[in-house]
Amino acid sequence: MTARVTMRDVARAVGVSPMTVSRALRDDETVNEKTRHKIRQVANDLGYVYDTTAQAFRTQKSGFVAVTLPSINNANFAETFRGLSDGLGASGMQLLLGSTNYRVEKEEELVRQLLTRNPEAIVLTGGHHTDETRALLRARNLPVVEMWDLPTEPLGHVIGFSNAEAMAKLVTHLAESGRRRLGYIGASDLTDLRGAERRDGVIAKAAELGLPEVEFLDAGPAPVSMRHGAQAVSALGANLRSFDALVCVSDPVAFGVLSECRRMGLDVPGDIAITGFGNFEVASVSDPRITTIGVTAREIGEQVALLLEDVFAGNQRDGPRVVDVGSRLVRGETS
Amino acid sequence: MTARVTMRDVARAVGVSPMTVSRALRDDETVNEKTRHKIRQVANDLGYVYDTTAQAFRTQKSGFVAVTLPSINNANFAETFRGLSDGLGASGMQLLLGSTNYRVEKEEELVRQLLTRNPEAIVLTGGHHTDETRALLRARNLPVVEMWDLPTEPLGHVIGFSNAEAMAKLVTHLAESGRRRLGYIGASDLTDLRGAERRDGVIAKAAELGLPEVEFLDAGPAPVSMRHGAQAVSALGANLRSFDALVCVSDPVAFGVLSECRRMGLDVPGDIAITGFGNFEVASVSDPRITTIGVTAREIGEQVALLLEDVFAGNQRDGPRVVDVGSRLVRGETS
DNA sequence: TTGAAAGCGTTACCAC
DNA sequence: GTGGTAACGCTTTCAA
Repeated sequence: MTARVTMRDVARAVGVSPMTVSRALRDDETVNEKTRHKIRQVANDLGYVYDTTAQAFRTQKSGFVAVTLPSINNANFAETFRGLSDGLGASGMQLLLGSTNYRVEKEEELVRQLLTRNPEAIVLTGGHHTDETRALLRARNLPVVEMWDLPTEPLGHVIGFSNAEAMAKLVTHLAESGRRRLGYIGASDLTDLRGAERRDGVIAKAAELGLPEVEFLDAGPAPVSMRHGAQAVSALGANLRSFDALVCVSDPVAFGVLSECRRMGLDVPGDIAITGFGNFEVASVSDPRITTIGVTAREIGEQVALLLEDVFAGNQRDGPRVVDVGSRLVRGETS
Repeated sequence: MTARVTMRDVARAVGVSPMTVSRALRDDETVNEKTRHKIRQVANDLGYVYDTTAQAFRTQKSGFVAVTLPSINNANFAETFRGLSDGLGASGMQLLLGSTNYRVEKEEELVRQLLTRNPEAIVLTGGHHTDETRALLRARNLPVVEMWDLPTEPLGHVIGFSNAEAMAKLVTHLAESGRRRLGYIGASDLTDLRGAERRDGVIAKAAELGLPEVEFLDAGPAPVSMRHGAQAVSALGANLRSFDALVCVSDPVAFGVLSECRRMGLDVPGDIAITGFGNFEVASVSDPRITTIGVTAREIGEQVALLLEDVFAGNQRDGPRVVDVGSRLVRGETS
């Protein structure tokens, strides 16, 4: 167990000061080129490894960007993370990831934990947070980005879209195709706030269009996925026939609903229409293809990355930026 | 731009030394209970946030565990990550995640980057690495865990299973059900080494059982998913009829294959059998359910977490541990 | 039960 | 071009 090789050791070996080593390793032009070369070589020979922890400590810059996702096991969020990760790669920032399991209390705990690492910015999924979380973030002078939502009271920058508006597009489309008896299938409790926004959007638009009241079909606590959609349908049994359209909180749920409907002998979309959300791969590959809302998951991540680069470069002085990336109806064969 | 609140500030406010604050916040029993309480409260009031960077610097322990995944957008790897994350939560370790996009060169770059953060252990997915990666890891005296494979030359601990053996189970099952003309659908190039292992496993077992030579159907470069499976099938056209079973590298690919076969009017499993890998949710929800290989994705992560806890606690002195978590045939309705 | 001193490895700042 | 000094916030160690 040999002691760690530090700049001091390199400096001694070369016969310069640690300061010069520090400069040389950062390719500081003011250091004599030959010295620089020598230092690099000796550092290599000695097996010197740069200590990022010490740097982060000294400069008070961690090189981290903290990110919270509701779930890592969700193709949309994973794509956003990839877009963010790839986009931020150039600036040398590293992502510190945590998942909230769709709970604002978990988010608070997570934010607290992430903040101890001194991130240089924090990216939150969604616009709903506990008061404590908001206070924690305000206390720091930290760039904050909320994504995947258009919060009414943003904490900082926003790159998202309106879930209610997206659902309105679906409901309008269904109504125009003659559907009237809508059911909404989503997570049961109020933990999935984004899901609740979608539900409320459906209810509001249906009311506006004069459709009968939308029935809420409980698929269990968040996160809900394929199997929960299937279970919700099989729990309905013969009551299924009282609907002519099922609006689902996400594509995986819609796929479960679709499979179960077919197992039960229903014709989709003849007997019943089904819609999803998110334009997951399964929506476009399944037979029939699922009507859904296209969101630019990867682009959201990329845009956040671009925004953060501006922030880090000091090019974002004119207050928080709010970007609505929008969403679009993707017509499939289930409606 | 207020300055950061440190232990010093808390100490001053309470009227004790920073040392006592440090102890109190770590719930050191030797600190008077009342003092401890007071300190916690004042810390809260002042909005004090513990500085892990400083701790990491002082103690020379980063509190990080580095993890590489081929892709974050893969339900299996995401589950493994969750298992690892949840399992490691108690020990206070934070995961530092990076994805390799199924390329060993990218893995090397990633490992290099992750190592600058002084992780206390590193977890790699798969058993294939560049020589440089191996050298980098050997040079450090760092616990290494390889998962999702049983490498022939492990770098350290292993928690995985044999991909070839798993495929052998599938091929045996297909042969026993009277299938003979097998096609294998997977990623084209050699970058997805785990996929290549699966293919070789299929070919070997088929040969052993005296089946005709297995044909390789190229689904494009890794990562391949639903749409690639569908495309591979539609590219086959009428040649599809020359197979009576299609073995796919993963469930998403199998689902794409299944959908496209049905679009083309084939009866599954009447005309053709389809198998996947990984027991993804889509396999058990789709209609018909897809025959697949069940792997304990989440459990792999949990086991890695348990192993690492042992390592950190010093209870893992007797050489590297190698665990074969195995895999099992999950019969669906596509075979 | 509490505190003082020292130091982890790096870099900002100034001096030469 | 180069170097000395001090400091980032915490914890180990020893002393009281």
